[in-house]
Amino acid sequence: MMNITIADLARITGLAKSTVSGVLNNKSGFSEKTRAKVLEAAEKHGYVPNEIARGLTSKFTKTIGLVIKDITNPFYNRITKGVQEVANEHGYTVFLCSSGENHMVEVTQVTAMVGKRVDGLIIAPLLEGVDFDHIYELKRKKIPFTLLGSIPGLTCDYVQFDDYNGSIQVTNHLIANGHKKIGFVTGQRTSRASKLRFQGFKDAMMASGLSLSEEHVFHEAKHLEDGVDVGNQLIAMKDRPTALICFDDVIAMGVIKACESAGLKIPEDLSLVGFDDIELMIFPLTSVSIPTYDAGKLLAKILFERIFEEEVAEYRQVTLDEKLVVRSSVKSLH
Amino acid sequence: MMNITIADLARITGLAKSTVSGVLNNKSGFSEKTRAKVLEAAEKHGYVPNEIARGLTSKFTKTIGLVIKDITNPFYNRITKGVQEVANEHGYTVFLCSSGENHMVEVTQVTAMVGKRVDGLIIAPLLEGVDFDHIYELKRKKIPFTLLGSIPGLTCDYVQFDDYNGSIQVTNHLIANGHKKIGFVTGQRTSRASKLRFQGFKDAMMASGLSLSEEHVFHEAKHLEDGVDVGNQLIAMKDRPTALICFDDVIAMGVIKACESAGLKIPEDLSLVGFDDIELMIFPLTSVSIPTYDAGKLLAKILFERIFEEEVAEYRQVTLDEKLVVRSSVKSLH
DNA sequence: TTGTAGGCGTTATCAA
DNA sequence: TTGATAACGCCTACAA
Repeated sequence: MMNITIADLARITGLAKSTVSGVLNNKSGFSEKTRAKVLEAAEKHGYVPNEIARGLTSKFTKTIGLVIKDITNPFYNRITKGVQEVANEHGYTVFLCSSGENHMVEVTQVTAMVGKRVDGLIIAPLLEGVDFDHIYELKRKKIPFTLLGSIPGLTCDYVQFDDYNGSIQVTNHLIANGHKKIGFVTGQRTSRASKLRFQGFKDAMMASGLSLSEEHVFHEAKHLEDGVDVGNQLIAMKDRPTALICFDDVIAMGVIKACESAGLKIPEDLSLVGFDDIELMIFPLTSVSIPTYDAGKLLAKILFERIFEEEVAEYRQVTLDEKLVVRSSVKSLH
Repeated sequence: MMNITIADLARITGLAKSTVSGVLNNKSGFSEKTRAKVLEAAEKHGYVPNEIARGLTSKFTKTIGLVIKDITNPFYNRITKGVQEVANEHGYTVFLCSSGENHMVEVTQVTAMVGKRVDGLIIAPLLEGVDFDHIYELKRKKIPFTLLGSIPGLTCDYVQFDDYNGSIQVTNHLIANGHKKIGFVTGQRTSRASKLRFQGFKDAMMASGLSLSEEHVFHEAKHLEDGVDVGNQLIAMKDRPTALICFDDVIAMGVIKACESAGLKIPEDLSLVGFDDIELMIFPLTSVSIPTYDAGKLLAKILFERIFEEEVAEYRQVTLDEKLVVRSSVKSLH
């Protein structure tokens, strides 16, 4: 069961622990003979340095933590992919926690990662209706972290998307196509993104003198199934909106699924748009593209700068643009 | 920067390190007064035990590693979700490595995880055309691990899918619907699943006295884009197959995408089937369903049994069934 | 060029 | 009921 240690190697080669350690760490000042002897023994016995013992002394565990909401969602797995790649480039391993939108899991896992002395954390926190004690604690402990999204009043590194503007863009696109009765499907209550998108939507409507009816807004959609529900409600509705904005493409997929099986045509009978512009979408859905993969890489890049920095640099606070990608899920009413 | 330690707590409370440690670990035999003093101090200073130091003594790091090929693929992120959930139930944290089908990354990351003394590993290894030294090394070191898929000649815990039979099922389904010219899109060369599915396909064809033409098999599709390529080739083809079996649903999506934009109708002009039965699929694709989420949970369950077991138990070797889900992407030629 | 000693934060053992 | 000490595996000084 036991992994071989430096002490074992020392015993085997008849050298001192420090000598073995020195050779293994490529320090200079050892004879070729000792060097060879150590390396050979290490190789032969499959020695893998105990990083965790090493981490005790050396300040770095070469590990970062990543906390997201749902690994199953393309939005988050693209971010994960970006983070992972940059981490690998730095020789780092990443702890993954998919909180499933459960705040307690998020807190527990962050604490566990702190316990495991990660060198830094990337967190896509639940941003609404929860407390941020675990995040503040990170700052207090001076543990490097960077956030996806910002927390009002917390000065730290973060990357966020301009959800408000993205939402204004789609909404205006619909309005420009003559839509007046526009519905909206919000995401999780704990999602800042959802709040901003909804706000952008309302503001854009208002700015065009359009009003929205309460029946046309659907709340708290999370999974594809919720989208199907919304679709079914829509189908059963007498006074249907002519267009619907979905919190994300996954929800939109659900709506499409429901509509297709009910014979409701998109965009003929209903115009539909979403957010994320996910790849796994064969339907020509007009969507707001979000640079998730790039964001993942950027989050990691910023985190590593913070981890390796000598003097405390300015906090990096980046807002990434969202871009409307027009396809053919919106009907022109003109 | 520094996290508070037990020694700090000892100094603060005026107690001995061992006393503090004892209280913190809920050992019996301490006065209520000491107990309270320690707990209060710990709380006040936000003490988080250094798991990595703890791991030095206690044999367990409460960490497992998970190595998959592509976190972006629904197949793997469902598995990841299952693993994650079971790990969390046990209070474990999981290291994630998405190798990107790169064998060197897989080997490097496994080694890194071993270095970090994970209590166990779940690996979905590249299974064809590569060496398994890193896996054998695990066994030699008696580090618990469970595999997704089996390695011939290696006795270990594993969970695998019956890809061969799944493939036979779809192929026969197509044949039963009167298809004779059936094409096939293989996955990565390093994928055992791909090999088995292809073999199942060929055997089923053979068993029905059907032959396959080389032009109708497309190799090494990996991403959605590759599916699009295949679709485009198909469109340009004179002697097109009447049906196409794709290595997975993502590839099938690509084919659908290509066909839709070229005006080729499915199933009217081409019957199409895939594997995985992914959720994010609005097209009514007939597909071979694979219990990925359950497999993830099972993999983790088996791993934890192995980690916590007292005596060495039998190796668990499970083959999970694949099940054909018929929708409407196959046209009946009768 | 190599060896000895001490420390990192924790737990376990044994003594007080 | 509490405290001192060693040990886990490694690294860094410093001494030989």
